Amino acid sequence: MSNNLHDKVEQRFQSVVERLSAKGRRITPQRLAILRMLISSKDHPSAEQIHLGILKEFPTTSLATVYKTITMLKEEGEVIELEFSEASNRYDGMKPEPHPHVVCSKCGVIVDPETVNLQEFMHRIASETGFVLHGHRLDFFGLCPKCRE
Amino acid sequence: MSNNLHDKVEQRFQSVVERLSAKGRRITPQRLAILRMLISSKDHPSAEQIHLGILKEFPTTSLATVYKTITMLKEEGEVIELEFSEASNRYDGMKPEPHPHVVCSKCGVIVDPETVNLQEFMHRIASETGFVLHGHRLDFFGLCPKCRE
DNA sequence: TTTCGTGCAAAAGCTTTGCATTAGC
DNA sequence: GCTAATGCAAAGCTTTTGCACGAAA
Repeated sequence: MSNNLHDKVEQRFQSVVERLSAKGRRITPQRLAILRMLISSKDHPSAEQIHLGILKEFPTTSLATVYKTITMLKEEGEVIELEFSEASNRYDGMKPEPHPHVVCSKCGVIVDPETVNLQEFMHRIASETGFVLHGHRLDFFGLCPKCRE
Repeated sequence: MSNNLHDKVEQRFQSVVERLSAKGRRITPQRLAILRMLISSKDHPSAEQIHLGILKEFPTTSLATVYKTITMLKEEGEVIELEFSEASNRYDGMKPEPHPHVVCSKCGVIVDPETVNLQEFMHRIASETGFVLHGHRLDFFGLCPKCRE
């Protein structure tokens, strides 16, 4: 059912709020709204997109608060950041562990392909370079079906 | 021999200069110096590091020229850019096609592991998402041997 | 009541741009 | 001689910070 996704979102939302609360983070309306957007958006929004979305509900929310909240959520491991230097960074609060992304070079849409197993690579590269690895970023760039006309 | 690497650098340097020239790009002392740094650095320098390196030889070179030259070299496909939003972007002129990088989260050193084959992933993901893929970025993050104390 | 979060404005940092000057070709 | 590249300063953008005010616990 289509309720499946909604239930999943709601479940994650509740559990994140509990963890934040347990760690002494204050629960504010702005934080709840930002968190909800981050968890329910499957399109990897930017800080500004989140801000615009929040303004409908809380018209006085500042962009600074959005950034501060995202920073806090990154610290808590509830959100991951996809860095872009030419464009705004994008955020994933649905699946906050490193995973592959497919990015359209034209419209900027970001989708999650089915998980690709990188464990083998991680191990091989760790032993080869002497690094202790604790994360990765794998992005594929191309044109999405819509942008191919 | 240690001349092996030097020869390779020199060979690539010459061939890039030829291609630029053939495409009507003007060959200036600044461009040659920037290109040489980009090709001979195996440590993936930032624009500012390149600028500092160039200043010894050409003390009046501006940072703007460095950026403009890098942009031109990206257009020509002779350099790839590794984007970081928190820090400066880093550049690879030695191997200007997408490939994995291993990034130290502490000191920022970037090394190239032996090539990992991603073709299988690319094909699987292309057919799964409907994207036409033309590049990728794969970064592993961790601590380099030195930064582990 | 105490402390943390919010919101405004200003700052910071990297990169780009406008424009006059210089130099390739 | 034409045109593109350089170099300086200023602008542009995203993100961060300082600080006074307000709200959570």
